[in-house]
Amino acid sequence: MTAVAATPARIDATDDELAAIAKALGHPVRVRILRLLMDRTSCYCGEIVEELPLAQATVSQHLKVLKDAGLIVGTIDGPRVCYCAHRERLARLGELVNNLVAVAKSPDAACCDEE
Amino acid sequence: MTAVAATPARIDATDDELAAIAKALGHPVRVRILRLLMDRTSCYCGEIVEELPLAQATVSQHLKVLKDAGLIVGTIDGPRVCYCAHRERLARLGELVNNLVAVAKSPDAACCDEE
DNA sequence: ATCGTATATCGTCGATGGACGATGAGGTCC
DNA sequence: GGACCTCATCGTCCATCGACGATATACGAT
Repeated sequence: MTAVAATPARIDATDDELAAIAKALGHPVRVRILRLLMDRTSCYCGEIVEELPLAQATVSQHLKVLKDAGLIVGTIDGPRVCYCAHRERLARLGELVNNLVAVAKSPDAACCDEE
Repeated sequence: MTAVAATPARIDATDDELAAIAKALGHPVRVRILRLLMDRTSCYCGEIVEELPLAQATVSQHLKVLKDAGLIVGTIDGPRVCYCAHRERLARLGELVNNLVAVAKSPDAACCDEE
């Protein structure tokens, strides 16, 4: 019943940021799309649709998720839309992960050891 | 370090692996839990529950997701269970992300430029 | 203006996720 | 044997996701 009284439990904004980016990456199709954009084999939405066994509406939805997470950028190019991976944003994810891995262990709290 | 050379739209197993780990990290509470375990401020399930404004069942569920993704390991210690972060597994995520960022651009497919 | 193309959005549906209380499966102690 | 304590699991509820077809929007071409 005791609420989170004592420590503020470190409401770290980076936790939410990391979770948000990770959530956007948490679907195989979106990883595939991102890799396609990284390879620069495809840019336009229609090209991406052709690469995937999914309907156009579904692909567009995944693109929206990636765009909302800042992982890709869409540029209107005449009748089509060209998508580009936002490499800095993706590198930011690696940065956040590495930061998390690099957390120092408290020497006194070793209640169990990793293998 | 050119990873991929003229391989279009490959069904990469690492895509699924990356997506699976990212999905497990795709919730703020789970990132928080992971950070707690990294800091070694808490190890036992009960301690983690006290740090979070969530019911014990909910925390246990999040722990299961992290465990299924291989990000943490649970060890039975008498009546309690001690959880530890699996640093190698988390580092694997950073590795997969860095690998994704490092994909070389195809010089002929520049349909739009990033800033 | 009309047509065709390219993309986004809407509405719907089934599946999954996240929260909880209640219960169950173990362990420790007397 | 009890009476605890710790944690996992079950069942339920509501919200969100992921997929789709249908439709709307925007644009270039005729």
